[in-house]
Formats: sequence, C-alpha cells, structure tokens
Amino acid sequence: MPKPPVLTPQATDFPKWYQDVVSKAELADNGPVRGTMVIRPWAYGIWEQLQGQVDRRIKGAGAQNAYFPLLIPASYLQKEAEHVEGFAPELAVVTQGGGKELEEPAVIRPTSETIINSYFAKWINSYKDLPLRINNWSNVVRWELRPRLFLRTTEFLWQEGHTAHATADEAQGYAVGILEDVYRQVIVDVMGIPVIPGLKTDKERFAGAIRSWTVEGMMGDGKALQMGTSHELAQNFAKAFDIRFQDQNGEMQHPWQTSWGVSTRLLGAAIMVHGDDHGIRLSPRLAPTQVVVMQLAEDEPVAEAARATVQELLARGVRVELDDRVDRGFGRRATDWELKGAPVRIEIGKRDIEGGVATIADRVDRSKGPVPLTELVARTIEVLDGQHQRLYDEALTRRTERTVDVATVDEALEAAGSGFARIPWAILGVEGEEALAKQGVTVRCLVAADGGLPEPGADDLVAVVARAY
RNA sequence: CGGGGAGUGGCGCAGUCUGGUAGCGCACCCGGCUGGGGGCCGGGCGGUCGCAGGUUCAAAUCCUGUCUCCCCGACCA
Repeated sequence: MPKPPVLTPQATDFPKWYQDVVSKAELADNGPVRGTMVIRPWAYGIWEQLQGQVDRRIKGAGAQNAYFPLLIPASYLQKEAEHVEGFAPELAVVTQGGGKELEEPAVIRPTSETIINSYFAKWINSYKDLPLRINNWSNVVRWELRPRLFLRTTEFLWQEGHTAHATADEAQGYAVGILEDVYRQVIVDVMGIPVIPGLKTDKERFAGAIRSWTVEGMMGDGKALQMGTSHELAQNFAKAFDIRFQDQNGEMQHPWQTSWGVSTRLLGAAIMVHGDDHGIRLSPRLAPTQVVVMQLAEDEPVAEAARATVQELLARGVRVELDDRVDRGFGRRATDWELKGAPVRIEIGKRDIEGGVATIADRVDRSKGPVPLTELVARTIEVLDGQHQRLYDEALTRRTERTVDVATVDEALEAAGSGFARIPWAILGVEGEEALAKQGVTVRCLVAADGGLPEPGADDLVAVVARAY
C-alpha cells in the first residue's frame, strides 16, 4: 500500500518542502534563540566535506588559516564609514561582562574585516610582507529579521579570507582567482551545481568594497541564491586602519585588499538544487557517506555478506556505512537514507544471498536492481562515478530552460516569476534595478555579453535578474 | 515596524462557539510476530492546556492584561 508522501511535494509548496526535508532528513533544528540553528550530524558531515574541499583550495591559493576573536571593540566597526552603515542594523552587541557594564561595548563579529585589518596594520611594514593572505574559519552573527535554516540564520558558519597586496591589479586578480578557482570549482566540481560567476551591482555590493564578485546558483524553484562572494576592498580598510608598507622606492603606500567567503548557506543550495520529492540528493563528492550497506534480515550469512561488502568498499576508499538496524522496518530505513540523499544504497537480504547477488539502489534516479556479488564493488563504484555529472546536467538543463533573454523591465519581471532573465545592463540601468527591486526582483550579477566573467568597466554587460533567497 | 495566523504530552492536531476536571495520530518504552519501500498485534510512559489576574460551585473553554512563536512584506553570506 502506498503511504502518503513523507514530504510536501515541491510542486505543491516549495518552501514547505524545504522545511519538511530539513526536518525529516535530520539536517537541522531551530535553536532556542530566534534565528539560531542546530546543525545535526548529517548536515554537519556535508559541511565538513565542503570545508575540506574549500580549505585545500584556499591553501592552494597561498592563504594560511588563523583565528581572530569573536568579540570586536564596537569602535572598530566605526572606522570604515560604509562598512558601519551596512552592518549597524544587524549587530549583536555585548554591553556587560563579568557582571559589570563594559567600558566599551563589544560587538559579536558580523564579519572580521575590522579586527583582522587592525592586525594587518601591525604585521605589514614592507613590500616584503606582501601579499599577506589569511583565512579564518569561524561563526558570525548578523541579526536577521527573517531567518531560514541554512539560507539566512542569525549565526552561521563560514570562512572569511582577507588579503593585502602591493597593487590594485594583483588584488583584483586574487579576488577573481578565489571566485573562479576556489568557489566556482567547489560548487561545480564537488556539489554538482552550475553557477554564474559575475559582478555585483553597486546596490548589491559588500559594504566597504569597491567591487563584489559573486557566484549565483538557481534553486529548484527557479529562485537565485548567492553562493559565494569575493570582494575588492581597494584601500578603504587600509586607510581606515592605517595599514601601510614601504615599497621598493622607499615610499609609504596603502596595500590593496580583498575579502571573500562561503558559508553554511551552501548547504541550503545543496538541498534546494538537487532535492526531489523523496529528499535531498548528494553528489558522491559531497556526501559524508557515499554508500550505505543495508543488512535486511537478522541472519548470520546476510550479516556477514553485508560486513564483507563494507570492508571491500572501505578498501577501495569509499565512504561507506553499515546499516544493520534490523529491528526497524525496511521501509523506514530505506526512506531515511533516501531523505538524507546517500548516493548509493546496497541492500543485502536472504533472497540476494541465495541468488548470489545484492541490490544496488541509485539515489539520483531511484533505480534499483540486482548485481552479482562478484561485481558488486566494481558496479557500485561505477554508479558513484556517474552520479555527479548526472546531477550537474539535470541542474544545468533546468537553469537553461528557465533562463530567458529579455529587452524590457516588464519582460524581466515576468521571466523572474519562474527563473532568470538576462537583460542588457545598458537597458536596465540603476533606475531599472530600482523598479525591479520594488517587485522583489534583484540583479543577481552582471556578466559579459558571452556569459563569462565581465571586465569591470565594460559597456556591454548583461544583468542576470531573478527573485532570490 | 505593517498585514495575517497560532500557543493543549517530544512532534502534528481535535476539544474552546454551547464551562463539568483532557483526547487522537506519530514518536518513545516493553513483549511477541514480522522483515525486499515509512510493518502488525497487545500492553505502557508522558500534559498544572504560553503566562498573570478575574468571573464561577466548577475554566483549556468566558473576561482583562501580557508574553512568545510562525507566515507574508521592508534589511541581508
């Protein structure tokens, strides 16, 4: 007998589907303070995969990890005018400590430009100290009016990179390099999500930056999500914090800076891009557990075959988990793994053993069938190898189908109802951007006419507009 | 802050209009049977009905006040 669906179907109510899947797949719970989030082990495991992939590439880009304090003197935030203005509304401020009123309130970091740059000022003296490239894995707090788990929470986890360079060109190259070689790569090659790299408009620019670069993804409902940003700070913070170096000619100069980050928001994208009515779907490159071996019966030969399969897969470097909860109904267990998006399930029961086979279930298309035990490991790895590309292709197809070129603001509005619209920036302009904003549609980014990364000053830029999370 | 809705075992809800001392589903615990898509049968644990006052012989239910949460909009990784 078919049971009622576990999740609200996406087509019925996408936001409800999202809430359902976050809860049923045991990804996260709301924290006790509004806007806070408890990240449960499965979702945290995904985050750890992402961290590893991002961290490796950041280090490849020459940055080193360090840690800066959670609490920042309130006065630091004041030093860069646009930065204060941008963050003031979302600050959490500590006014008491040890039972006493603090002489100077401390803000909980909403981002760490100010405190990190105050140290850059100490550490940078000569051109020989440049480039200085620091990355901080941390939590930050931005008081949110309307939180949504993973997508917009008051406290979230991220990495924030901060660099200082001798020239503007080098800083720009670095900011773009992080966008392309770290963020785009991880999102495309690990998460299996197509993204549009582009330039933020002034309206969407980071508070304190001269240019913000972004990678934008399309979610399952056609809305956009900013998945990573990289900023060129020019000399704004260097001037505010008096960071100076002596160049080869003995002249004092302010360095050119960047900052860049990706956050636990990426988990929201992982859920919303590949999720279906049965749960989330994870690329094997992202999944904490790639293969779940389900022992179906309380039976020694079956248990033995299951354990042996786990060992063989482990030996091949597969992240594999044994599910021997035979006191649970089969349906429950299968559904649980499907909700969580484990890429491959191997079911081993008495029937399989008797027939010398096991059953492989592919989460991507939910196909399932018997495979001879002798070929089990090879076939499993074959399935794993193919899944990432299939997920990527599905998402890319959807994005392509839901992206249209338009020539007027009205057409852009209409198109943004179901996906992305591309409109020449020369036509849209700042006024058009405002008009769209009144209808809840924003310019996600500006791209070159051919869809690639734009030259900042170019006059043939195309705006990608959409509703966004 | 503006507009809507809701607070009743862990979760989802009924009961409120018409006061009579709290119920259902899921989850959880125990036993057995099952075991190939959220299993079945039986037996259990668990709630001072958001909070504070008031009316009444009697309040989840009526009155007053208050707090909180959720959804839609304005700010945002």
